[in-house]
Amino acid sequence: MEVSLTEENYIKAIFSLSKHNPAIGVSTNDLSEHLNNKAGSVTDMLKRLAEKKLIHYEKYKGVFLSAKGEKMALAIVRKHRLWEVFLLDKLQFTWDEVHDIAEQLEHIKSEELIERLDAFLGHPKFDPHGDPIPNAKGQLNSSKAKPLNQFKTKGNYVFVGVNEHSKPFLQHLSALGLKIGESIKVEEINAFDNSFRVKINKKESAFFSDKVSANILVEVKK
Amino acid sequence: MEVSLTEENYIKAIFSLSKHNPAIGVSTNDLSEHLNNKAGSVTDMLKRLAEKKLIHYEKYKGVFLSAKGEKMALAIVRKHRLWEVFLLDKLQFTWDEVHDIAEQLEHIKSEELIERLDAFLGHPKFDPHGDPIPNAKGQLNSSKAKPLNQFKTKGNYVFVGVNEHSKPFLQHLSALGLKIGESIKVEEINAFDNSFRVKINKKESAFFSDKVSANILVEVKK
DNA sequence: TTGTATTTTTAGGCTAGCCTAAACTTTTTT
DNA sequence: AAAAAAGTTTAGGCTAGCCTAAAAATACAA
Repeated sequence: MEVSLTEENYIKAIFSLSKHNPAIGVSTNDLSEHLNNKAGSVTDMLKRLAEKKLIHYEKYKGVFLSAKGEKMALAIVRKHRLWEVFLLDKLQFTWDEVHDIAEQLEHIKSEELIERLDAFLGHPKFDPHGDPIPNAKGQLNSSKAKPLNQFKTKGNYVFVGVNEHSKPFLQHLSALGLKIGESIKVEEINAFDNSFRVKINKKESAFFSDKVSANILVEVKK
Repeated sequence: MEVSLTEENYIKAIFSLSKHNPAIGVSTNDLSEHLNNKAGSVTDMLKRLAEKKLIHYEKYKGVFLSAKGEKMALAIVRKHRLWEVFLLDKLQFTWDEVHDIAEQLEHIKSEELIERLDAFLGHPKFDPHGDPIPNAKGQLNSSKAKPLNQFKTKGNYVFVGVNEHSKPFLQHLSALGLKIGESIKVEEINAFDNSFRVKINKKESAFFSDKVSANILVEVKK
């Protein structure tokens, strides 16, 4: 089935708005505001998307993604986030410059491209915000692990994985003496630059910049 | 000025067709065939492009790119060829898989992106076909240098530069004892895999795979 | 040079995706 | 529960980019 760029943007908007409150459908007005066009235009499009079975739509009742629509949304999110990783990690863009470009790149159509890009980037599990990247089947990482920099409270964490596989980064970690399964105690979070002072395995004190903690996946230690 | 994806494709088509015979304008029929749509649709679009001053168009007389249109065409070609290099060098696509994807990527709008991509790829001067990549100002490499694999005849060449700057490649060259300015004598070209048997500086014999000769820029020795 | 074939343009129509304004539902207020 | 407000849909219109068919211009051949 051929889906236009515009349709993809609607699917993405419905996906992202439906997260605010998954119980109720996304309203026409919210979509109209989010997409910067008028409510009447939204209604037009919702009818077309419903015909394509991408959404469940009932007049005046708001709209939900169908299973098919959800799958499509996740594929778009996957592409968006992978391209973001590419732009930041490989092309040294800064966070604020990246969004508009990724919005364009996410619509490039090629399964093969995105799988190769994923491999090229080292199969990252989270984008540079710490948002999870859906896998090729559209599944979001279900573990409770998140990049360390997503946590805002001191306390004890367990190091369960990395989000970047480059040699320099892995070398940095081993220089710090950090191995999978070890515990990290966050002793201080610097609000200004989001850097972390930590104690690894109750021994050495170390210092993680935001860039480092963005790539260290941890779970809260129970 | 905002140019649509469709308009960009017309500009590109005019650019490429006008090379067959730069003296006469590109005909409506040729464009219609090249773009897979009908002659009447082409006429429509030519009027619009003429209004935007991207082409010189006179009824029944064929069409030429204006300076502005030419600049735009070269920018698109630059993007297309840089993305091709990316897909082949970084994502290990094979030649035949690349075209459709590059056709999409060439329309991504961001100056900054393309300059960073160029730097990331090591400022290649030729794409993997050996077609020259216009620089950021839209100028094509004017020297007579071309990648070695573009030459189909035995004889003497001078090594004037490289088309790829990765460490492994440069190390390979220095292992071969090849330095800028030295001469390369092609003794045999293997038609099957386009590999070259050469003599460097009249001394050692060496063997260049297509991938190596694609990245060695030479001029014919006079 | 005059008739025929080819090429190009014009005219009228269609769809996707947007708009405005009016009509209709639903929700909120009194 | 009726009136007012807010939200949504419908109806009619617009543009970009395509189509077909007919008309006009150009090129070719006798």
